[in-house]
Amino acid sequence: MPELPEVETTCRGIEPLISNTTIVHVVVRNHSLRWPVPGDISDILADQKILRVTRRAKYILFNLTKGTLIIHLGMSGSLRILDKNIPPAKHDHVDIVLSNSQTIRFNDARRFGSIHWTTESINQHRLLAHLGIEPLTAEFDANFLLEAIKGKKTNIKQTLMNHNIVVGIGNIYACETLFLAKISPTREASSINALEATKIVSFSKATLQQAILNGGTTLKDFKKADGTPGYFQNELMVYGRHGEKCYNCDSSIAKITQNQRSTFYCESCQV
DNA sequence: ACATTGACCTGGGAGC
DNA sequence: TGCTCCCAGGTCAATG
Repeated sequence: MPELPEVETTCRGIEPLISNTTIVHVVVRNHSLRWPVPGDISDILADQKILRVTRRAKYILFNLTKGTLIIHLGMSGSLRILDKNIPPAKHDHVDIVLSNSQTIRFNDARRFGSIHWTTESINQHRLLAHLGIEPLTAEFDANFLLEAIKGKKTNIKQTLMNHNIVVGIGNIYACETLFLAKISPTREASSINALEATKIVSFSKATLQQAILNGGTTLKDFKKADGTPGYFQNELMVYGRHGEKCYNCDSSIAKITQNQRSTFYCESCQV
């Protein structure tokens, strides 16, 4: 479910509520996530203080006294801060119980999310080491993109979603970015010229930032830390709008399949 | 080195 | 109402 804006929304929502609290213990009701939850996670985390909550790609990083707790929300995951006495509901797999009598509750229907512990630098963690650059930094510019797509014969949409290049852009925001840039998702990546690269970069930043301001996109499962949904779904230009009229011309939005994912776009506006 | 495909898992909606 | 089939904000591993 969550792309960069939803993960960022989660981080911003929980950090003020839990920073400088101490973990008392961890309750794991289901170890079987995308990767097994470490069996000794409660022993490891007990008595550690939460210093900061940050984000790298779609990973949430809890900066603790002795290392980093890494959480990925997968497709359907969410984190909420609740009173520890509220009984767990279906798919509430993990509780990180805090000294202030609250709990960080991890819910994930599809269990594609994961929880990791590391004492090494996060750039060295095997799941994070290969990640590309952050889209909302100055490093992500037209020159970088042009260099990255050189010789790439895959389509531009999949390239935007390739997290070895640039992280955080998933299916929704790749579609939205290409609509705003008026570029067809089916274009071969290497065919993108300098002007088009500039548009892709600036519109991807704009749409991600706008989504963060709106608390992310809630299609189904996504909840902010306080349990309320995001609102960016009301501002989507093409995602999920197949058959409806393009906001920019008279044709209707098409839905095609690329690399086993749905793509939504306007065949006449996007060339 | 690159590109494509399968796998993981549950729930909701469409269609019969 | 109930069944089956298809689809879904991700991404790693195996295959070509």
